[in-house]
Amino acid sequence: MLPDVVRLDKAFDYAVPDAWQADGRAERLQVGSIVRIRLGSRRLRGWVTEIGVDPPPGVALQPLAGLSGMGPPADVVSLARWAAWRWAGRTVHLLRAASPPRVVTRPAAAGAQSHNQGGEPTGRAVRRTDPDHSGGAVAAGERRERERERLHRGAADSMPAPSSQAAVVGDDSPERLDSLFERSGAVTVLRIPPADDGLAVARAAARRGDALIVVPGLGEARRIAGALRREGVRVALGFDDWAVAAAGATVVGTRTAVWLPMPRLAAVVVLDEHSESLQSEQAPTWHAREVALERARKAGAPTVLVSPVPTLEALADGELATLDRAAEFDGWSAVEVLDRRLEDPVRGGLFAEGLRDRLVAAGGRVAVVLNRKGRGRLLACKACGELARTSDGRVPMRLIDEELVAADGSERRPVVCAECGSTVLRNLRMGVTRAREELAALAGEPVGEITSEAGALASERIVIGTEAVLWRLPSAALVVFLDFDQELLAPRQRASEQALALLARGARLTGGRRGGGRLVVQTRQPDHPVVAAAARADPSIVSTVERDRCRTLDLPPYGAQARVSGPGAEAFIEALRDEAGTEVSVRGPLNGQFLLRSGAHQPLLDLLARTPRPPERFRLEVDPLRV
DNA sequence: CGGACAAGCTGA
DNA sequence: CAGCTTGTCCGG
Repeated sequence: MLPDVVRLDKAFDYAVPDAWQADGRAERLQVGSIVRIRLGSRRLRGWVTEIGVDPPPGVALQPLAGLSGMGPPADVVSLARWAAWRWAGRTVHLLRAASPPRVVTRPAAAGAQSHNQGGEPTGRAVRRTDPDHSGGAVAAGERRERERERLHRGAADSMPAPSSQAAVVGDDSPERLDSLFERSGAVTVLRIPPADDGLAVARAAARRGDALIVVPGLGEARRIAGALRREGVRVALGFDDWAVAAAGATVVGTRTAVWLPMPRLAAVVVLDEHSESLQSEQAPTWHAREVALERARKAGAPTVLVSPVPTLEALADGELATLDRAAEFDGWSAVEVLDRRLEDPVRGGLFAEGLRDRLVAAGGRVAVVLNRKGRGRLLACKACGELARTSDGRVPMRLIDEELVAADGSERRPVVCAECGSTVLRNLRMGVTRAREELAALAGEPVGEITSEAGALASERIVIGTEAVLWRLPSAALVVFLDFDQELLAPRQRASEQALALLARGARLTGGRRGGGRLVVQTRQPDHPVVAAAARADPSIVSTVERDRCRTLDLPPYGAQARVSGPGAEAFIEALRDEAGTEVSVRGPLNGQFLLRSGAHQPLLDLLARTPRPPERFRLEVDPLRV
């Protein structure tokens, strides 16, 4: 058995007391069971990892001190072991993640579901603060219809041909979706438009049998669980229903749901597989998509990874399938690009020419996004408006000691605009609060503010905030990205992918073209692939570019990387260096952090596993999302 | 990890 | 040499 002590990380053998045979406890004792033991002078809990082992010679076995209850079943214990290797963490962390929050002595009998049954009926899920839904639904519908007609007449809004081929599923009719789950062990990446909530895919999975349905947020989990339950599906919703899952059910939940017991796993679905909330932010930084895939692989269950903007990881794992072109196009929003280079560069503030008209014409709620938190400041030429960035255009440059220096240190040059040669640059940064005042003046009406901190939902028609507005508002007719260059030039390996995900989120908020939804993107890079991909409703434009880049540079998912930080980082790297060989490269320290890179996961992970850990604490993140 | 125990240092 | 710190080892 493995004691629940992280730093111990060692298994011990115990004897099953004779009395347990008589009272039935021996029968309930299984791999994964949670037991109590004495270790030295301590009383600890732990998990059974093996039964029927030969004790090492010369060791007098202690008896188990107690049986606490059910724990993760054997297949999940082995999954936890795999994940400990895959993310270079301790098995204990993952077994904790897989254990019931309260003692469970037996699986829940059929029908005996816990408190949170039913979920939220869709009718009640609509927030009353949304003016579009607080009554006048007919008027809103008409407004949208008019808007839609206007958009369809617009020449810029005709449907372009797709940029690459994928298997086309066609519509999301039950028959078509069922076909995705027919081959055991098959992995499909299903690209659906942002406005599609994926419920139809979840249904198809549940028709197959007990399905594991992973979603990014609790809200989505409740909604999908509620919908399935109303259709008569036996559903376990998250860890509160651990005992229900153990008896056999379709499991719906956030990332932790991948650790629930599923005795008859028949299908796996990950909705919004691009979402960053599917990865644990604490080490071990396990990713629910990858854990779900491994679990499905071991169980031979078909898997469908669903997203409007599939990640390179997903595309490397499975076959891409799309809905037909019209359906996908319809589920994205109309995108309007306001090119900030065209403005009077001397006067130019936060708002492009013409934004005011869009705000007034929106005919419903407007969400204005201004991402500012923890971002480096961008500089633009005062004369021509060109951004200060490296010669390849990827990395923004900042002013350090009278010199332009790339954010990643890769390039430096004198303070001269690359476009027009001017030597006068302007700072583009402005905070949300001031932006709100200026926006209110521009629009001629009050503007609300939403931040990630809890607070009342703004009641104003126009609302501004960080990207939190995209998560807090229930819907919007128009979403404006005031400073999309902050996203496009973010100093991260996967900035493009994440920027497109943000546009997809905005499109979802508007309900897509078919609901008259619109996005306005203010940028100095109107031809950027991310902008083109959203405008043409064709995410392949970005994934093709990004795939080639990551392949060339050996970045995930085509290579592996790990970040080591904290007080013990140096000692750990020291211990690792001798064995690193040629397959794993070590970079750093940079700001106290080291970056380990390898062309594949195996050499890096095996190296991490066999390197002894120093006593000082350090943080080890395998495949961190933001590098 | 945390306890046990040994070895090393200090002060009277 | 008691009293305390520091290091190493071990648990089943």
